[in-house]
Amino acid sequence: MMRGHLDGLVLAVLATGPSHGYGLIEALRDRSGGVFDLPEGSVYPALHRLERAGLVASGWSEVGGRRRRVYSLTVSGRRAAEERRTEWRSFSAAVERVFGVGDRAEAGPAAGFADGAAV
Amino acid sequence: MMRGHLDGLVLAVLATGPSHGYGLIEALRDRSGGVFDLPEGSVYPALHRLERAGLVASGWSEVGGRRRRVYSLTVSGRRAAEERRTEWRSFSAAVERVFGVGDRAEAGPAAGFADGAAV
DNA sequence: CTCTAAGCCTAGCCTTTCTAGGTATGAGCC
DNA sequence: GGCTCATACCTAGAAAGGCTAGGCTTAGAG
Repeated sequence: MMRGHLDGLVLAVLATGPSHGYGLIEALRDRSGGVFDLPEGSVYPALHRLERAGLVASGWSEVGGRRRRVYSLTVSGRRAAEERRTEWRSFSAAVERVFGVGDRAEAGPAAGFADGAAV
Repeated sequence: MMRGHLDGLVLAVLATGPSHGYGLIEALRDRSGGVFDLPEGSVYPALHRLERAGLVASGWSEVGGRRRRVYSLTVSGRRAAEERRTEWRSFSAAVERVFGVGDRAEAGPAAGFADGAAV
């Protein structure tokens, strides 16, 4: 599950240049080192959502007899891409802090109820 | 929105010791530096979900005339906490790579259609 | 002719999260 | 006594996002 980060990632890819849906899937797979291998059923609706929100604009093109719908960031889309990246850094740092506390707790009390808890 | 990372974060907190729901909310707020301020309606269902899944176990305790439901990791919960952390690192690194590409693209082609795209 | 890759699409399901309500106790204040 | 606040639990239902699973077309290879 991409868990709500899909939009930000799509915007990030489009911030490096226009792309079509199928190419976007490949770009995400490549840039993520193979971690993100998204089904079309995730990406296409996301693009439509972003277009409805005015963050991307699309146009048709034809390459090698095949039609493509090419997406590009709008001005607010470019701004949104920046925002999403900032939000990600903040979110990521926060998660890291929470996980980080556990790094030192490996030698803590073993699983089970301490305290006044009774099972 | 916590976007699917809630379970991992809850498990991470419980990996440092047993806690009750209300205390968990405070722990997440504190450890995240105030970034995570979760409503009870998110945390309580999450705990119940984790208990149904066998990752945490609960017991009642009474402190200062108030009853508390104290949650603690089970053995598989402890394993799951580790897994979630590993998954997070991988996910986080992948997102970072995708966002990272854009770092250098700020001077790229301005927003708009390059290529053969027509609006 | 068949199969694969490139390309697009959507309906409906499932899961997670949040909103918005409810209940109860203890403590401090007037 | 009555008020409010912090502590502490709970759930129903809405909203949103992503995925499954289908469907469509053209080009090219075998």
